[in-house]
Amino acid sequence: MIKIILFDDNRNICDSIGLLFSTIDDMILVASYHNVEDVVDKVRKANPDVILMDIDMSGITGIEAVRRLRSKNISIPVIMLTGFEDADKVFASICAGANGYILKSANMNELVGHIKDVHNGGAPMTPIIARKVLDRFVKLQAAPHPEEDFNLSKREDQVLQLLVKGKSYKMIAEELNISYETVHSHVRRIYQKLQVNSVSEAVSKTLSLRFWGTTS
Amino acid sequence: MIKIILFDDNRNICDSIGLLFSTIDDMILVASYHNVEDVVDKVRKANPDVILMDIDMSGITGIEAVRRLRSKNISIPVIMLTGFEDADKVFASICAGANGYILKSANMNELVGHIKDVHNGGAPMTPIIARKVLDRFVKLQAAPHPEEDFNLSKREDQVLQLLVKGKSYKMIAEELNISYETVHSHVRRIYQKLQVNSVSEAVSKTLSLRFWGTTS
DNA sequence: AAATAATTCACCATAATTGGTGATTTCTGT
DNA sequence: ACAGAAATCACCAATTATGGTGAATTATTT
Repeated sequence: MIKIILFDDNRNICDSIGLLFSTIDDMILVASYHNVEDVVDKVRKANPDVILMDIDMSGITGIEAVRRLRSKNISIPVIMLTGFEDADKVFASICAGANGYILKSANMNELVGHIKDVHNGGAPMTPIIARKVLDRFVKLQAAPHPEEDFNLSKREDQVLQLLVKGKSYKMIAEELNISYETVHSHVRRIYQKLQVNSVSEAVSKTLSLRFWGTTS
Repeated sequence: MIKIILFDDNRNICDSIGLLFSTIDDMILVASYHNVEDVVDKVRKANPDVILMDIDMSGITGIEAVRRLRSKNISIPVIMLTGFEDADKVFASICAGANGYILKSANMNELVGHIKDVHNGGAPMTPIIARKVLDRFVKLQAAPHPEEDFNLSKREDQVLQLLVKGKSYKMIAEELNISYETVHSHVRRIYQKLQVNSVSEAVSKTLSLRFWGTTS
């Protein structure tokens, strides 16, 4: 038997969800609230297996509620009910520690499946939401080479990549089969182009760019 | 009518998927291949609406195939067929630009739904895969300090953060109001704990960890 | 063919980092 | 109160990095 608690300030939603669970054998709605005042206490008292949470309530939002639960080390899975697919709110929920993201408009049969999913450690979400998450994920991962951004030559880029790996001038010289002084030359020009004056700055700038697409 | 092309080196899978589409009215399997040689040409010729791609084939992998398609600006949605839920391969696929991620073991009815999903711009994935993506997503946003991972003390972490910013020992000493030699001491212990022996390595390790959640 | 950029190398001097050893004081948990 | 960790500082020696200047050779582009 999966115990469920619901937070949603829309009475209609609450009613229809209540109705739903009355027809499901292995799930039970143990409590439902129209706001998230004292959410931590309420959840502790009800001790549910899954929490359904409206993403956007008047007063304290569902996002903030999740944050509060997680900050108290309450790791009960939370499914966010999104009124429409608001990407920013979903991302905020993800960072707050919510588990699943579904549309209120989703039909109720799906909701039952989603509850089983989070109960099994999954993160159910609609494909459109997933697409948005992936788009942002890819943006974060995309690793632009500084070559393009700073007009580094091929060789300069090679040297920079080795500096990033923590190699010394001497090691780079060996690896590229050029003299120490040539490495020195390349590094000088790299520093000029990157507007830095130490390896650490160069590495930092390179990796920051690679990771976040910006150096600021 | 949704035109579908399949790449999978497992003959059984190919057969069962072929069988599936013969029973679906509005979908048609226009071609299927057991490898991804000349994937770009094959896709251009078949001009499908959706591509089904085994994530891990002998020779050129499905991941590489997606990369090649995307590099030629072919943006036809791709659903990756994952043998088991290998997180790293899924992440690689995401970065390569694939759209959906489903288990080969998923029953075929689901596959039909997933094809409709990607065809509508969504990114269908199993809840478990979604969970893993979200976990990594949160890690990216949360930028963990290496303090926890390497047992750095408070002061050591401060020093490391300044090294990451490209500061010299002297600058760090000024900023923290301690002597140059103290900075030197901290750096020594940091190197020992991070198992490195230069700033660039330390910076690299720190930023890699911050971003990927791993240093390998 | 000429101009420009890229790659290569060298010498010099100064500054910064790295590693070793040792030691004192302050903080923290028991 | 005591043990152990954290933070502080110092001296020494060797290595490495940085910045300046200059220059030759090879590619690339116009």
